[in-house]
Amino acid sequence: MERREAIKKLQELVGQELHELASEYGVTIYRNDKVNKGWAGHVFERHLGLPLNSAQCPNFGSWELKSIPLKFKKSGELAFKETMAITMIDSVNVCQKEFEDSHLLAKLKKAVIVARTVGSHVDQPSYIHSVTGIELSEELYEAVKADYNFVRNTLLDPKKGFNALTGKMGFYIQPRTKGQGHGSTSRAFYARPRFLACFINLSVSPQAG
DNA sequence: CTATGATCATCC
DNA sequence: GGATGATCATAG
Repeated sequence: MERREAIKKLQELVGQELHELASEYGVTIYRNDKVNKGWAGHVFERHLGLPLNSAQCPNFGSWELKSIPLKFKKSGELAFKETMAITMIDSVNVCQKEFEDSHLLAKLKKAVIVARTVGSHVDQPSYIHSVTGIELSEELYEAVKADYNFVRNTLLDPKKGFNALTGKMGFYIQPRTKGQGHGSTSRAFYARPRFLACFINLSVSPQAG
């Protein structure tokens, strides 16, 4: 399936309620009393008829699927609720590869982002807001590259290294813990709301109309 | 257990 | 409200 084809398919979902889609595709939202935090993404993958897997390489060949939650501020405006996980940070890999060969850039260039509105709780209905692809402008490219190199330099620094990475780093892209249980041993690249705002127009809301 | 999916809980 | 670290489901 081509990226453009996938975007088209996903855009058919705009305005639909995610919980309904989840039950339709048999995606787990609740397991006992716990929430499956990746359910939203699974729903979209199911919609495209894709299998769930955890490979770091793009599942769909030429592109990557991502989803991001949006929330309504008191003013009624829409805002990003969370940062978006991009890809795992492999210390060795990052140290060896320049930005242009990195997983980070590869993922960003192939990403297809599904924005969806959420309430104050998981039980609140969630509607698909929009579907969009990432297009890095020169400015953005340089900015992201700077963040990547910042992480890279930290890893290369004998006095710092992998454990020195924290979510405080990075302007557009931040390194952050991501793993099971306390004391996560792994880190991943996350896109800050600031970065996402460059691609997603929050002033356009299907609901507010 | 680790990697990927993305959100929850908590601190400021 | 925004940012940072922790957490849960699924697949191998």
